[in-house]
Amino acid sequence: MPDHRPEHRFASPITTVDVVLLCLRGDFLQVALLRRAAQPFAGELALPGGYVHVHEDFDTQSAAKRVLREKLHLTSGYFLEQLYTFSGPTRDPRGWSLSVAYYAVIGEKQFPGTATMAPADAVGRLPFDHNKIVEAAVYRLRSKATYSSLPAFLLPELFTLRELHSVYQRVLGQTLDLASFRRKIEEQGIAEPAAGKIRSGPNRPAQLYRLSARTLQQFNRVIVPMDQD
Amino acid sequence: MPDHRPEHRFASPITTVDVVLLCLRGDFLQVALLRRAAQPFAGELALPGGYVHVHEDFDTQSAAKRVLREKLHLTSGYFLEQLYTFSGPTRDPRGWSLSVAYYAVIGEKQFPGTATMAPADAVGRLPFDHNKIVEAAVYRLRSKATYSSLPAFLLPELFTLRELHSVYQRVLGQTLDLASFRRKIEEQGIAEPAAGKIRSGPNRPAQLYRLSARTLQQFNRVIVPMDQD
DNA sequence: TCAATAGTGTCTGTAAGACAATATACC
DNA sequence: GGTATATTGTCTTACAGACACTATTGA
Repeated sequence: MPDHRPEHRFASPITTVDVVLLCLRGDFLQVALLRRAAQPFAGELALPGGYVHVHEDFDTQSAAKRVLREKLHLTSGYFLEQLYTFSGPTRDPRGWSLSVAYYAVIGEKQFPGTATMAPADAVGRLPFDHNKIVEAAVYRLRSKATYSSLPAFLLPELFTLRELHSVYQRVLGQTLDLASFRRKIEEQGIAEPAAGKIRSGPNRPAQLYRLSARTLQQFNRVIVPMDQD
Repeated sequence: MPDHRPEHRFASPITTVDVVLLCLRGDFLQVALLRRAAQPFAGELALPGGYVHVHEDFDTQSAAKRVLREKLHLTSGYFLEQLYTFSGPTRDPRGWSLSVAYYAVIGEKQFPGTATMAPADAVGRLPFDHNKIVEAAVYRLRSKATYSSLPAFLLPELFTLRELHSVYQRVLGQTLDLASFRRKIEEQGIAEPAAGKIRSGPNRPAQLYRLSARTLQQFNRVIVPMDQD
């Protein structure tokens, strides 16, 4: 395809997006991988990704959402945020390339069945620089766990305080005092009781909670708004 | 330039880098702007930036450093970090474009004389989405000020604790207890006394400090290492 | 000795961790 | 009542802010 833009004297790099979709199963963070259909690295497991379609995508975030929709049949119910842009002449055998990496966080139940689930901390050797991208995503999620309610997106919309507590502990890999945790969640208004709803078991039922409107808003207050439609 | 890559079926966007160079003058954060030489928006003040040169740049970070070197004659002594990647069909009149934005932090004394200095919080109307980029950079710097020693890069290599304290206050726009500040800096080993060095004045001289090796390392421990050469 | 800034010590309130105590369900 | 988990209360400790105090220089 010839280039008709007069000022555009420099070759553009290959431009793609890659998505690190994370969920929590048992004690371990898991990443979604797909077997590549096309060259290069056809047949190998890699992060879901694809070219930015300039005639179709509104921006790279839309491209990431399109990848999740087309390749994993995921249309909603996830948290999505830009992670980092990786670039250079060697990361892709096709030549100088640039990938805008996104990471998404989702509940285990909503994890797409079409994807291979691999433990994020032992994901095996991946093509391109996908190992670096996964590492960056896990690092980001763990960092945000220490000061935000991001880990709540690893749960369904309604959850008990114990579940939330457990998620934080597993993501951070350390124990947290349950009483302090409760105080923090309630005093800071991070989550709020979902009226009257109770989950039953063989023992005392627990109050169900959902993220407060204020908290949800914080995740839209990021520099570039994150849609969650 | 025809495209010889067989798998490359999709038009690549225009790919550029933009740099938000920040320093502190008086009580206000300042941004470096340059008058654009080329179309579009020739003659207007805008962020320093340019095309990614795939035959020359090792990655977008190198491209950002090249921009600082070629356009602002800055070769070292700054902190540089990737900020966010902005993209879309409307941000550049030439068409669908993608800009990997970086921000750099530097001492007032090292601010390049060739650049126009504009107050970051009232920078005027800039072309492209450069207002959004500046806003994101300032937001990032302020955020990092609350939990890291990034604001120290707004000072020269050696500084007094009072200067550091003052920088934090100006960046955060709030007062901080000086005694607590000292405790924190010393107990957490953020900065350390530079042996025997004293800056004199008309009163008791102050101990000079520099960032500790540990702190400097933290800024290299970012996902993609930040060189400071 | 004074002025001016540098640096330290002490008190206090807040919040988190440890952990005991109580509550509420099903059997 | 027994068992299991949910939730609350209390004690203690760590730390940040407030603020008073001491230190060190030049004039």
